[in-house]
Amino acid sequence: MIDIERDLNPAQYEAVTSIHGPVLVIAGAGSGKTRTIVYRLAHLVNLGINPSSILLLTFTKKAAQEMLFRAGRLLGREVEGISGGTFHSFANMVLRRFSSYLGYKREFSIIDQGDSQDIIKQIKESLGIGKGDRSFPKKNTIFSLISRSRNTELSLEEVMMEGASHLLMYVEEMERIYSSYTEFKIKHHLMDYDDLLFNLEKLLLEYGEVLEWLRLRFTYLMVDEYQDTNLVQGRLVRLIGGEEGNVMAVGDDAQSIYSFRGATIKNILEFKKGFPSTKIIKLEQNYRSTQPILDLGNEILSHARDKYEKKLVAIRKKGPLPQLIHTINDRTQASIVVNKIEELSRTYPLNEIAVLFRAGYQSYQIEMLLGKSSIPYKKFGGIKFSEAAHIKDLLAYLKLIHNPWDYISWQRVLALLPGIGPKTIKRLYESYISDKKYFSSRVNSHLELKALFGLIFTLQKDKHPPSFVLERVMEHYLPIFKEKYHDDYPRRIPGIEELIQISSGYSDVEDFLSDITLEPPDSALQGDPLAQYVTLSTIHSAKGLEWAVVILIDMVEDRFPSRHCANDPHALEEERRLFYVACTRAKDILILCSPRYLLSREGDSYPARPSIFIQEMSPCVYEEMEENYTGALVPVRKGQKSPSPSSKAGLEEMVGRWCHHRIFGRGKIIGFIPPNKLRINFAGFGIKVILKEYLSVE
DNA sequence: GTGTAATGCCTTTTT
DNA sequence: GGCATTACAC
Repeated sequence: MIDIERDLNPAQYEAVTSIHGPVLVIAGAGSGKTRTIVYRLAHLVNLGINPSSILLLTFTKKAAQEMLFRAGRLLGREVEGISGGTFHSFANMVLRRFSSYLGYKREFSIIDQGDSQDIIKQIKESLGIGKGDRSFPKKNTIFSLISRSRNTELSLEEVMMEGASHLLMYVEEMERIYSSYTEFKIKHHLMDYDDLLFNLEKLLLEYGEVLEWLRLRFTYLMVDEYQDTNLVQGRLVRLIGGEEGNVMAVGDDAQSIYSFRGATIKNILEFKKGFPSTKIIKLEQNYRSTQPILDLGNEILSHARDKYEKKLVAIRKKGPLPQLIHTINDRTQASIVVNKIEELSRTYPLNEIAVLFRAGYQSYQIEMLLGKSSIPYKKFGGIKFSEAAHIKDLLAYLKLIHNPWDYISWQRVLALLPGIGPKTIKRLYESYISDKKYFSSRVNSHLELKALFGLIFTLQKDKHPPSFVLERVMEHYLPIFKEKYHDDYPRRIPGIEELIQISSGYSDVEDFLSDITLEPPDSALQGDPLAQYVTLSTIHSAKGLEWAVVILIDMVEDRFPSRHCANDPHALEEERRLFYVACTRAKDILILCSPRYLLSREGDSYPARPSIFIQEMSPCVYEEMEENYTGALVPVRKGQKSPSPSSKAGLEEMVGRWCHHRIFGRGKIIGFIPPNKLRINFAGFGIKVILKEYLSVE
């Protein structure tokens, strides 16, 4: 049986046992937040509280499942009946049930960001807005402004004034696109991610009986990652929980990294306003990282503009200093990282090693090298499995079968057929939902159309499990697929197999479609849980996780902090918190890499400055190393300014001298190719053109 | 109306 | 290497 008093520290114990009334837990990084939630779940069940009256809202479905699993392990039996998931999946569940109250079909489709952008593109075209104007914002800029406006609950104009003032001259057009977008979704029974939340709120405000039903059903509400909730999510918690409700919110204001999605720490700071009798509990003991790693984390926060009063204290006092490694460029960074992984994998299992980065593309070079060296890895973040074009194609068939008003899916599916373009699709759709005259004549005279609709109508007649539907759809899609992706299609087949695999776990197309858009599976194939692999992840996707070894790459200006927030102080603060989140994922070893040069796509290299976060950091909290031209790591003496990357004068004078290259060995410099390459004659390899940074001149 | 090739532009994070 | 736009052929 569990002994919460023995297993928990006093603050955690208090959080676990305060089960009546509202509680706000401020949980610093590594302070046993998950542990606290898990114990609280187990504690509630142990007290005899009906599990089905507990609702656990987390940031991802995976997080919820993990917590429920651990609570079960603690109790020594499976906990059944606890509802857990994301705000969005919860909203979806309620809205399916009461969709008709808001005028939606029960079969409404959930659209992802790509779908939303497609809709916006079409609206732009059909309204003739921005035609021929190259400076008119692109579909994804328009979408992100609209979504930002909804999430922050500011007008489009206000959002644009803050973050896109150069586009202000288009406010009026943007507003027209916005309202057409809203109409379009309603007309075709579509909801985007934001609609799920706002429609749930609307439902609860307009239909007291639904709210009452929810309140009676869920008498214990727990919300994780509260710093990353937005305004409407905050109001939903208040609505469902009620002023005096048994609500526990857990969060850390220092780890708020989703303000681009409208998340606001106001929800934490003003929690007491919504719940006046709140008890506030702070968890400040860090169990995860060693003191040197935590010192670096605290150092990061000390430069934050809004100072956080908390200073985490480590339980584990001893450990190596974090390392800062200056590599020659981002390509050599990749090989140094892979070497480090090989070296460390002798001490740590691969599952305890992670490489983190700001944006998905930054890991490409490392992925290639890992592939070559056959070290298994999984990548998290970046483009998602369900965003791949061929997966979207397949899902569009299912959506169209399930929700025949889903015009976006009509377009996707019909455009795959030869001789069918946007105009025909529009006429077909309009005729289909009204008189069906043009529809039947056109379909009957077009072989492929006839086959397609034969299939769709057959599958619509009865309810089939998604795997069956997918199988039938594949028969139709396979030749199109091979044609569309000609030489590249074998690479995409594993994705289809995975989709079929996932679908086999569902008996209902509706659930399958909702889940796959709300909780896209990780791009890596989900294998056995015991598999050993290195984790490559965006920092955002690494939230809440931990590894013994964390390697953070590309700590250079324009990459981290992202150049996108160069002149926005709030965005810069968020990047700083992101850096904090990244570093506090490490338990034992933290390595920061900062290349001195970056290679552009064309292959030329340009100098990069170390990230502002590195520059402002006190040198006491890390040990500094650099890669020399032979590829070895040597310590940088403190106080000594590292050589400026712009000192590339005198390349011409090197002609005639000898130099050394890591792979090709010794060679004679026989020419200079401006601005930064040399032509070298290597013994045994012949003449090569090499970037200057790869060479050490004798 | 549809399909294709050529051009110039930008490239974050996620439910 | 993708995406939007344009021009041009069928």
